[in-house]
Amino acid sequence: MSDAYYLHLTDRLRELLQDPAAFGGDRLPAERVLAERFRTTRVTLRQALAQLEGEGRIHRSNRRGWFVSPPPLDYDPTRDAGFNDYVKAQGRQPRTEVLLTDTRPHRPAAEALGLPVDQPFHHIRRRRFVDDRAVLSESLWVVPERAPQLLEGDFTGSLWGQLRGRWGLTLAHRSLRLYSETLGAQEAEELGVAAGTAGLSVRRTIFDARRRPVEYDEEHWLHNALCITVDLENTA
Amino acid sequence: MSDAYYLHLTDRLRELLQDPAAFGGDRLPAERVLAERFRTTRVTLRQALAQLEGEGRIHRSNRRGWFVSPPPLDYDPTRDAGFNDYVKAQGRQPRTEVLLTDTRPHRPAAEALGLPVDQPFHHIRRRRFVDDRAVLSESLWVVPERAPQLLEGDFTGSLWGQLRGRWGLTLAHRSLRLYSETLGAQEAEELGVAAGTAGLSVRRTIFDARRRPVEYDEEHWLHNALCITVDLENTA
DNA sequence: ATGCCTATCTGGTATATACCAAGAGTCTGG
DNA sequence: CCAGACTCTTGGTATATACCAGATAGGCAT
Repeated sequence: MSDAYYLHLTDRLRELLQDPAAFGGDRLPAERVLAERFRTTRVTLRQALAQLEGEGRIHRSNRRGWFVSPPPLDYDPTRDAGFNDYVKAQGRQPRTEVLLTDTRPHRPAAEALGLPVDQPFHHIRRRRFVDDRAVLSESLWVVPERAPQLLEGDFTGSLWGQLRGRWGLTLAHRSLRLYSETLGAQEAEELGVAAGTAGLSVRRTIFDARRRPVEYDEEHWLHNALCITVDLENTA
Repeated sequence: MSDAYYLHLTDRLRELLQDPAAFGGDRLPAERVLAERFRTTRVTLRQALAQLEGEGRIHRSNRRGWFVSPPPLDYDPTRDAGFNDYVKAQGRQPRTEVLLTDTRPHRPAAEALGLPVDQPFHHIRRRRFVDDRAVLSESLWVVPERAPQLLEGDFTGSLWGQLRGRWGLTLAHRSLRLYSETLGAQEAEELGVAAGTAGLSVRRTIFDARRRPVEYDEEHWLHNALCITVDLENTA
């Protein structure tokens, strides 16, 4: 079973990764260098790297190289704490880039919220970083009636905070959907990884206290950048 | 970008997979056959297959072959509906195998539940199938004081159902943790896949209404066999 | 200083080939 | 009829090698 050489390789690399100084930084040596050092081919070496990637110990940036991964981010998709807040709370450095805002119909959002397919939405697409690594690409579609001048604001912060603060909305009913996926071309590019990289998709559908549709969003995370945690009281 | 041949291959195979009759069944032709049919090498072909595997369209059974995957199972880890019930509710065929039961201390369970490390637990390990495909390997550790004669029962059904029915427990406080992982040797073998296959780990810690520790469990799913859904009311 | 270009580094994709080990079915001798 | 051995098929692992394309950094020209 574990007599496969690439698994030994995986083990040895895993050990090296324990020691922060082993590679003199966050970056791993080039594949060709590692392959030579371990007296094997790049093909086999890459198998070992892929294994460690699956374990969340290392990650790659498209054609730039391999890097040791920081511990995953704890994330509770049922709470509406802002990204910036919970990233900071874990001693990490958050950053947000707004890629696009517009107002258009969007079929999946309409379907999820039970609205006609030609219903327009305020749409925000953004990319979020932890410690300067892009880990999340997300799109949000907000029902304009709930938040009329939404697009005039600033979106590097918490959208839910604004919905509560500026429009007094309570995000009462939510439905979540988590699914293991492979990143599409666009998300992959935004996150600086190769298309087809493993990701985790989170979709949320939100209604207010009066059961009016408020928002639909899709998040695409690098699959090992986060650990989902949920705390529940008495849902029985 | 998409001028990579293996991506074209992926597309063509994806199309074929739409048509249930394309391969005359749930099983794909052997890699060597497919490679020849598409005039490429097994190496490249396997890249395309791995891609489709990541997308959840096909899966493999260790050294047996590739199979087209059924749609993922919807699963709400916050509800305590039994596995059998919700699998049946989705028109699929559930099955459960009990692999092991014993009573022993278990450090992770003790830590999660806030008990001393030498605290013994009733331990159940089982494997669960959907439509005869093993998709889940799970271990449960129950605090013996909460459910004294637990191990004398039958465990192919819902454990939580028993905890409620036989001991009147309410599972009031739960904490969930979801993490994308690679399956270890034991889980992989139980699920009939190669070690290192992508998986999804679900850990649950449960306390009763009086905040007494009740149970800790670890689930290891084939990563694309399920779609996690959660519905929440008013957690704000 | 600035902007462009180019050489070079990196990972990404691909071919061709070989052998190993577990699964599955078959054949055979009791 | 059945257990056990054998064989064939399948995916799993590995070597060796080549070329492509994006990322990067250094140098040159403006």
